[in-house]
Amino acid sequence: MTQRLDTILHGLEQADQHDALQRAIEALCAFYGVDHMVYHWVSGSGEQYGCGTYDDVWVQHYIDKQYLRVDPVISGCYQRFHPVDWKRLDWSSKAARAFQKDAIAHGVGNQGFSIPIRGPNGQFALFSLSHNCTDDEWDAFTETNRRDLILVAHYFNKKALDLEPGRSPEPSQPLSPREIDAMTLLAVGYSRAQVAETLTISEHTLRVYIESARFKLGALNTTHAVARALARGIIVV
Amino acid sequence: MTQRLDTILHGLEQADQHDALQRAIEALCAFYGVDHMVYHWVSGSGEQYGCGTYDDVWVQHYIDKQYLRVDPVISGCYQRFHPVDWKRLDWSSKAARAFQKDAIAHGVGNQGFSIPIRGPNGQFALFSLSHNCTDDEWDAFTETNRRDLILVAHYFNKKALDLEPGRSPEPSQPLSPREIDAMTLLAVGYSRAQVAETLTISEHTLRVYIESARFKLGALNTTHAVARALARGIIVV
DNA sequence: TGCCGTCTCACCATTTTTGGGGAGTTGGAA
DNA sequence: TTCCAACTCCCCAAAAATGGTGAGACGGCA
Repeated sequence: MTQRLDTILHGLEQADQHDALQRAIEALCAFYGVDHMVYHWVSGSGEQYGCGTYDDVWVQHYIDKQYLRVDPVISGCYQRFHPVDWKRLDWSSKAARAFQKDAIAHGVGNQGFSIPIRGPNGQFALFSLSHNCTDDEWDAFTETNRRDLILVAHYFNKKALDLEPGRSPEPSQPLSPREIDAMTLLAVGYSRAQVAETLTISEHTLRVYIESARFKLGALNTTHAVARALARGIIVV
Repeated sequence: MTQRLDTILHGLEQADQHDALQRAIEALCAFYGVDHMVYHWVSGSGEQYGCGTYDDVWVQHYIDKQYLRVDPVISGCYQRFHPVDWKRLDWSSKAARAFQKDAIAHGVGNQGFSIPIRGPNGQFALFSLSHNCTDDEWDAFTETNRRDLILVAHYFNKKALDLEPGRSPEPSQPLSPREIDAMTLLAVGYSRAQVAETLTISEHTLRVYIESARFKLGALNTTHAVARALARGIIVV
């Protein structure tokens, strides 16, 4: 079994096109005997890239309805490091339940398991499995295969990064220490006046930092700059 | 061999204290027969947390000298997703070579291998191995064990996050769809006027959304609200 | 030595955002 | 039915942010 996984991972490493990723995920799906498997890269400005076994209709529906904004799998994984069973996510909001119903109606299984993956420059992706079965069966399956799946997710993301270099945000010029200070304090809610006072510099000086940070980040305004700095992991709140 | 790894990972999952992590890393080091292994969490504000088999003198020296800013392993891994051999990093700067010399003088091996790890909220950590041997020996070793080591790194980081819950964001009231739209558009750089136009609502209405989102997120101003929404995964940019 | 990036400070006018009010509709939940 | 949350709209004045332009000092690097 582990031997087989090695073979699959090795094959994945050889993949040189999007098509190869798609074939690999279909092979994996069959190998593990689950209904669906999907790799979903959530990239900047709500653009998405991925491959998997979901019905095209569902994928398009997901995009059209902007379910990205509602999907508890996305927000739940975004806040987690370790893989998570969909049962353990927060489905309490009305929008989430409506989404869930819609998903099941489109062939997504009642069970699910997702692995968050993060790369440089704030890259974020998910590797998800979905299936129709009982809770006990699903728990047993995920317990057994979790480690292998983490590796699979890692290699899928590696390949996706290799094959789609344009999708990751251009690595921006690094910010200077003062610029990072400024961005960080703005991100925790300080006004410009407070930031200037905290850094014991004049507000005029502070403005220079903010502007230069904005320029380096290619941001249109302060809020945008802070959002980009956060998304790229340049600052941490 | 794989059986042994499972046992070690399982033991790691049971760890409930920093000490247990330290013992686990020592056991792993002995298991793989490498000179050093270290888990190193690099937090945003320059604080550091970790465990490993490096000499305490070297660790303190590293901190005192602020080698964090010079270390090519740090900057190299920060820009990569996949594990990397230290030989493949950029050691060309003068500071980097001085650092390397100092490191070897303090018992760090001539070979090294590091795995970048990223968690929520821009968390970043490294899992590194260091050894004294020839290039060929090291290449063979890393080739053989890379996948296992990725998993080990993952589980170390999971434990570190569990044991140091310093930055798990408190859950807040969910935002309404319109509030999410507003926050998202602000995060991608739109001005209030543009957001209002995009959502085809009056700017006054938009303000109500922003204010209520700010209230729900406990934010002091719009930038803060967007930063929190991003950090909590409520919006994705 | 000269260049470059960082850090520091200043003034102007304009645009944008914010904080304080109030008010009507809809659709789902109790 | 009643209530509440979400959605929509409006006014006014104060506070904050922005855009443009300019300049001196320091340290590292070639």
